[in-house]
Amino acid sequence: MNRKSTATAARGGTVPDVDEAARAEIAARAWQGLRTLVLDRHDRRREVCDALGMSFIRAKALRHLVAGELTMRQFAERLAIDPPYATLVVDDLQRRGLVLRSPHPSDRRLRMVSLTPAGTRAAESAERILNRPPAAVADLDAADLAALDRLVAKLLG
Amino acid sequence: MNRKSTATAARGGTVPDVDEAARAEIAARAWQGLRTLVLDRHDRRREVCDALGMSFIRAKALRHLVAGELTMRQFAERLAIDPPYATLVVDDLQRRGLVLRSPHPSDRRLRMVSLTPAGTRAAESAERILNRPPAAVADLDAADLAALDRLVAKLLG
DNA sequence: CCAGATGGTTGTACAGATATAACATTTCGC
DNA sequence: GCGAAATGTTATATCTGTACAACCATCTGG
Repeated sequence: MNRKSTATAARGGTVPDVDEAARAEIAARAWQGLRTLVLDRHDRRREVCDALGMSFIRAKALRHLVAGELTMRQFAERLAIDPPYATLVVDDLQRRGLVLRSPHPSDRRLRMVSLTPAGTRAAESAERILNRPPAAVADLDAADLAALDRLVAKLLG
Repeated sequence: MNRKSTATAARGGTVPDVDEAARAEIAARAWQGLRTLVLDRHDRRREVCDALGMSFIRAKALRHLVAGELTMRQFAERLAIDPPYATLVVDDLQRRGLVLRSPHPSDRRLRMVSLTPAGTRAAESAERILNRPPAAVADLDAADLAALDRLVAKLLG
């Protein structure tokens, strides 16, 4: 099924395939649990939309601009939307006074999108809601919390 | 900010607030990492939609029916959609031959929605895609995997 | 039996998202 | 300079999802 098990089988390994299967099962269960945790138990998207009074993709847009200004094209790619829709989203955010378009100093084809102070505040508000750990995580004891932190860091590479 | 820190402060605890703040910071970082992992790095919704040729809510509908048949109302509640839209979704899935409506034996107001064999296969296909652990998880060594499994179980209560 | 509650459907309206083609402007390689 | 490519916008169409009002059938409690 995967590299490791075939290699083991190929050299007539002493470790039976059962272990590999058990590992896969644990991995599947853990992953499924992580999905349940993030997507079912503690999905805060609705809360963010209500708090900011905008669709989730607009909130996501603001959050992606916190790191710095982007060209329209980069903006569209980051949000996995196509350029025409990016124009609509930025139009809307601009009407709300949350972002502004400015010309690129050297390439006059490009338009840089950046956050206004109000946009920055809105983005931070969204981050605060999304990143607030659920009680289950916050209430872990110090050892478990450290273990989780280490594992997450490892998983993110 | 939370029960523990106030209690500590109240009895003039020897443990300084800094520890509580550090804990909160670790929890926030871990939670943020979990969100990144599930939502940004390994979001398989698109893949499921492409594989099944339907919108994600329809795939979600099929998955919720695997456990057994539901009334239209239960179905709508499980998917967090309103009854009229539930009708549209079931209509569509029925046209595709993936679900069927049958009368309730005793209450003739109710209509039970259940999976057809084809619907069951589609639902299982979706589960397989969604629950396939990403390489980062599958490649953890046995100890880390066990630790993750234990933590996830704990977090899910 | 009758009034009210429940379950499901139909219809309508609208916001959100996605895809495509067409267009003007600007840049860049030749 | 000129044609090709890149960038952003406009327009159009379609699909998806959300919300609300109205309706019919059925059940429940009196």
